[in-house]
Amino acid sequence: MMTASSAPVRQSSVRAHNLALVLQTVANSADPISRAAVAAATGLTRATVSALVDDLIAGKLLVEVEPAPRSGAGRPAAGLRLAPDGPAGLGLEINVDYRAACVVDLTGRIRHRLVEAGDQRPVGAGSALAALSLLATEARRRAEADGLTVAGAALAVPGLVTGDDTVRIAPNLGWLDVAVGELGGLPVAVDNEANLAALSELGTGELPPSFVYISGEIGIGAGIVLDGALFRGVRGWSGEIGHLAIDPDGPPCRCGARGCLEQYAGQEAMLRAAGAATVADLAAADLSTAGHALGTAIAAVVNLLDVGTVVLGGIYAPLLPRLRDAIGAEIDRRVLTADWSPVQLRAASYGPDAAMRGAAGAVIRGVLDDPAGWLARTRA
Amino acid sequence: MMTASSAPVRQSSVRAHNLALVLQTVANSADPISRAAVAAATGLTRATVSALVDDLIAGKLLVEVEPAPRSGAGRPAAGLRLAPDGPAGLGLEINVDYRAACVVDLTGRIRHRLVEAGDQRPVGAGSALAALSLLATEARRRAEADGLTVAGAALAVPGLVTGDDTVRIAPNLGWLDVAVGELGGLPVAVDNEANLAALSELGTGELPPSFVYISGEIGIGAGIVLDGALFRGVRGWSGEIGHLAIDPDGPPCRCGARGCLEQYAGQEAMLRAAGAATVADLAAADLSTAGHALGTAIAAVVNLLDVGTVVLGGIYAPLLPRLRDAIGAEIDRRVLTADWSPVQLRAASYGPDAAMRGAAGAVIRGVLDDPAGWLARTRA
DNA sequence: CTCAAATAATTCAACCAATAAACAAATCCG
DNA sequence: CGGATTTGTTTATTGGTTGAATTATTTGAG
Repeated sequence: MMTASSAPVRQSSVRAHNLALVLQTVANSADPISRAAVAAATGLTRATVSALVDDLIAGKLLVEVEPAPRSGAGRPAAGLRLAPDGPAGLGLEINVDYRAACVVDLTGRIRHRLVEAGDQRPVGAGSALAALSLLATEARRRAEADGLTVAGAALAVPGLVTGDDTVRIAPNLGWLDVAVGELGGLPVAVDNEANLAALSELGTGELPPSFVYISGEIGIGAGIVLDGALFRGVRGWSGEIGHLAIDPDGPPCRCGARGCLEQYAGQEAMLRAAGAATVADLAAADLSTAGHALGTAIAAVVNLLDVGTVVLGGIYAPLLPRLRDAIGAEIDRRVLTADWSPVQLRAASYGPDAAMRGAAGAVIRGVLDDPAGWLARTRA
Repeated sequence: MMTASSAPVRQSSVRAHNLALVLQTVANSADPISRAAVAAATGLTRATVSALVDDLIAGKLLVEVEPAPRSGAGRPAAGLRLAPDGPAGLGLEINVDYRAACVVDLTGRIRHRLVEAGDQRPVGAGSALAALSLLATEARRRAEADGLTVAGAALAVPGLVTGDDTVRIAPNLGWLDVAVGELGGLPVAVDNEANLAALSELGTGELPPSFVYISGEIGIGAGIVLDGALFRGVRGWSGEIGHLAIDPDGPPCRCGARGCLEQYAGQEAMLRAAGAATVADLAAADLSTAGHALGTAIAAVVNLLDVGTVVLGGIYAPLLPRLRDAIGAEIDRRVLTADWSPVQLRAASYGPDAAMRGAAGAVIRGVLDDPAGWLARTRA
């Protein structure tokens, strides 16, 4: 009921917290940063920072680089940066028409990227996962050939996930209650693609700490980021906006209800309405119906969560210029607070790689959030 | 961007955290609890718990009570309970037709309660607040006569609040940009009534850590509790569900849009639809239109946030038996995950006092969450 | 009635991590 | 070249938890 997260704090937790603090201060700095600057930024002592940095360097999380071009008097600073050859994250994705794997290092750079196109639906969950496991193994092999250590793996799926490793239902893949287990010899954290894509957007550093990412694909999902952390809901099923009711008398939806958002702004509905064959054709179509529906849904999200920024991803990203007016009109009409602080609409920065990149990012974020755990692992 | 809340942790923070941990462990225990049991529950050492408890007793946050009826051998335990005569919270409320104040002690008991009925709209913000300040002073006087120390005050208003002390807009009071400042000689934290009512429900201890409280009054608002903490949104304007779109072609709303929830399930709409004069008359009316609208909105909330419990307060609480079927039908239709884990609908435990009680509760929760801060204040 | 067993709470030395202040290193500038 | 300046390290101190030993208070068995 109360908030003091019922775990005791021992001294070692202090160190764990401060290790994370130092590491993240370095991570958030655009340029290499000195120990002294970290101390100033965090409020810790230079002595403490030095001690912490020693640990982080020994654990291959930070590296010292050439002193930055100097100015003024004084001993030159040694620059600190995230280690490009330390732990890395393995990001995996299975979607309707491809499977993919990538390796992202601590600095956020994609080091390897493997994609296999092909319809995953007829294959079945077992074979699809077996093939993905091979892909994961290959990605891992390449990463280790580079001197990277794969710290973990995460998998993005278009569906509902429970308990971190079971796909409860993925309608568009035809999956039901699929336990993922290990892939490429690593335990895998499974999550919804919209959630992970939201994380990858967060990783750009160009967004406020709270926003909602809307993923437009065959289905429509939302990834909710509050205060810099993904909000998953009680069972991990937050962000299911595809079946928000837009019009109680609207067209029937395969979910059994009527007038769901997907019936107006889902990929298939948009193609049908525009008489278009491919997503590319939509760029020239009239999307006002979809836009108004999407705007109504976004207004609901903003009214409920009071987020100031909405990121549109998936097929919406390239179509945003044509959707913006209709969405904006609904927001202005339906969001009471829009007068005081307008809602920002943005297109996603990453294209189809967003979810996979977010999956890898989730792994490295785990290391960045708990470096002490990583250091303990490496020592063992 | 990252999560390690950019403050360094010094050793004293460890103590502050553990003080809160011990205090809350005692608070969450139904019966008096021994130091040894606290140690077992928290994972701290008995020695540490003893030292922390000494501080908490010295600061009038805990008291030792008679050993509980024993069983078995061994030295009898000294029971610990929250102090009934330590800090107390002053809860204030201004609503359309009354103003009120109450004093709640650490244990959650209402010690004093003052209500003045009367339409607050013609009075204007200034006079209403001045009158409330007198009420607050009187409540505080009575509390201190009991030996209580008023730790702070919070005010519930039916409107949007910014920056903890300014009412941006309260449509039903006719307030616009009202800065509250001090009342009864205390700085006041202002918050939305639905938020505070939600907190009071959380305080019952009978709810899961995540739920949504829906307040049905003239307007409709929601208080969102996630993981035991109120979720306020970026600017504190979360939970504005009164203007969720139910039907794009529905009746026009005073907000400028059409088919808002308030036009179906707001107090005035329900009275009009039922041809009733008072809220009491609704108990016998057909509320299916309101119920379906409410159910549609609740389905949206659940799809978005994945909360498993919805608490209905305000005028909805007594009407829940008549609303339940319609709400449930919409939830079943529109919430994909309802098959796996059904959404619980509950009536609120507290009646009209909920918001005021929650305001007082917010104050004592502040003490419970940061006992170290309170101890520092008392020593000064 | 006395003594062993059991449980509660306190005392005390050890330890861990951060701090503050002094010190060493490396550069700039007059 | 020498003082000023900034970075980074060393060392003694301090705050806070731990673990073991100690004291306190009861039940129950002989």
